Amino acid sequence: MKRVTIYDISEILNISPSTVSRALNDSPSVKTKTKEKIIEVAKQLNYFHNKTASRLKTGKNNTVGIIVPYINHSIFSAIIQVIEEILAPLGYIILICQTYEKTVNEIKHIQSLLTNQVECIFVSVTMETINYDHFKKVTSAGIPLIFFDRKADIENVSSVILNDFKSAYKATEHLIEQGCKRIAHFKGNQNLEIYRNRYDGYLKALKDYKIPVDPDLIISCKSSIEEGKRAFNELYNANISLDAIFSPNDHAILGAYQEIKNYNIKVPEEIALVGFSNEIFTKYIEIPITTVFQNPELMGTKAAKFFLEQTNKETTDITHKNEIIEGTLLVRASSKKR
Amino acid sequence: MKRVTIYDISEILNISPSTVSRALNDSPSVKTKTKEKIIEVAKQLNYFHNKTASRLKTGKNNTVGIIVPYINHSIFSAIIQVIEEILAPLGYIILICQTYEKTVNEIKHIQSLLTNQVECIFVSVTMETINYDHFKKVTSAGIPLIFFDRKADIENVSSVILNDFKSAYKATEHLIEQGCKRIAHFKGNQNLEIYRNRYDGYLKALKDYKIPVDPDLIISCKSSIEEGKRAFNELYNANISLDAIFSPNDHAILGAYQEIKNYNIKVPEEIALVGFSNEIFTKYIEIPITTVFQNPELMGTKAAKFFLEQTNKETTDITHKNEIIEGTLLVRASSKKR
DNA sequence: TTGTATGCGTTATCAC
DNA sequence: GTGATAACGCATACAA
Repeated sequence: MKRVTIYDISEILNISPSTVSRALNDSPSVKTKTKEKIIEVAKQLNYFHNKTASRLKTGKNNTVGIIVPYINHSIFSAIIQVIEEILAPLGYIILICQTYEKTVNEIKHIQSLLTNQVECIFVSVTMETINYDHFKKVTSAGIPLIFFDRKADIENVSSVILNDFKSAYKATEHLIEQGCKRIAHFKGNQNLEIYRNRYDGYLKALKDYKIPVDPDLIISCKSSIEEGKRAFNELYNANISLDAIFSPNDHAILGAYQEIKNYNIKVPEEIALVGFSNEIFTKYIEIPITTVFQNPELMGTKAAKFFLEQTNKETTDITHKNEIIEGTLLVRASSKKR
Repeated sequence: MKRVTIYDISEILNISPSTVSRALNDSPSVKTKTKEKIIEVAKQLNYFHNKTASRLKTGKNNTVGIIVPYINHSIFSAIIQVIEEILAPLGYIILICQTYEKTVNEIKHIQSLLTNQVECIFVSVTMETINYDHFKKVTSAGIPLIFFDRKADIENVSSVILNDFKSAYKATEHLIEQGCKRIAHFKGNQNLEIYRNRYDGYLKALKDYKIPVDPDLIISCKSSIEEGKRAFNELYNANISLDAIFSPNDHAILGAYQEIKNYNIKVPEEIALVGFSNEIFTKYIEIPITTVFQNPELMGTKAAKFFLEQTNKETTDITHKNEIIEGTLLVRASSKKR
């Protein structure tokens, strides 16, 4: 099937292609009468604007990319939604990419977004990523790079992240205030700044409240239900006494909860639980799980604003912004001892 | 910042742009030596391929669009993932669009995908949609339109949907086998074929088992937690006796469950519950909820295959396929009376 | 194996 | 108000 172009319209009406183009772009310098005729014929021919050609000509692409680990994790889908709500009305197309926490996918997506000439790339980096060369390619091409939630430590980028340290501190402090003294931590991948900060927040709270740090209570654990099960079982089988777990993600704490239930251990009386991210299931589980709300709406809004500020600026020297927003501890049954 | 083009490379090396183009496309008709030189310079200049230009020239866009109500609903995120896994390795870019169940968004996205010259559009239609003109635009432009899970009843399209009737029948039958006789139904929006079919499956099972249909037990209810709460409360406040609820979606049954718990009614002893879609929370809730698994992986695979078959075919006359796949009832505690 | 010429569909810059 | 022309960056038919 042959594509309908402005030439087809111009031939039918004996009007030049430029006028057709102007009319379809609703240019004020075209007579209303001719405009109407043109639009009428366009409709009849089932014409639609070829953005590819227009992009090539204008150099304006009106496309941005968003790269996240998983689109169905509550924080990411919420952030995508907000960015969409802000940019779509301005005519932007949003390319959503998933890495599934694999650096190879991240590299591929960056490459693909660059060849697609996007105007901005929003990224929440993979847990795996330690080399940042692919990100540097973006900035050195002069394309704004904006990190959200998880950032890479490189120059010339903007970022919106959570105060993970303080949020983790508050979570741990809360457990301490409930009377917990043997608080285990599911230590996340330390490649990731967020997990380093959450770990540090945990340590600092213990220190401030003069609770000794016991290495036995700190166990490496990835963000998945299975890993949470494994981690808890390791503690359990090693006969390590504990009265609370602070996990830097909700999936692992859910896994732990499943096992705790299997062993008929009481939550929160015997073991109190705190997670991180406010995944939907934390609210609807038998014993709702205390968790940290990361305010994804605010994060997404700020990220989108950063892009708009940069792109609307006439000057070439871009100012990069780094914003840290505060998390909110949602205290639920899993940690309320009193 | 000026864009680097193949002309920049060609000037530096005193080689024609066509050779540069060929080299970058790894054409076998370029000497390895020149190829290496070209790639080297391209890297130095931080050149990246301009897909916009290439698309315009070749007419090959390598882009498909997927339109879903919500990206974070389990069935949709799973389907997106599969389609991605199949098409990305073949070089396709996937434009993911969310309608949030609004027809206006659906229309906008279709329009946008058409102007973006996508090669195929995969759609799961909105609950609201009753007019199909925007879909007809797609087919009349000669672009393959493939429905999954929820389809619109128009010509020249392919589709992969669930056997909703049979799945609902099995769900209801299961409740009957558990001894339930007063089975309520949260009747979904009847615009949508899936909800009509699930309703019909419910009715047919009652009929086959000679259980009278009581209109009092059938209550209209949208797919949300709040709506589920409202629906249950209406039944409860009207003093309508019931021993089971079959909801054609998981969100409403979760809402109902919350209220049931508030009233201290026992699940499944006093009221048995069955939902639909296998949302993640149905598994991890206090009393895991029986639900229908829709096999999204299979759905996505079939949909992607349909597209590939159509697009690889030389002939212009396209054969449209309509496939119905079977659901699986996942029996869990919420309905096991014996 | 490489170079020349042309066009994809649009829009911007002139000119009229 | 409208028309002619060139150009965006690339790929390809054809020539050499």
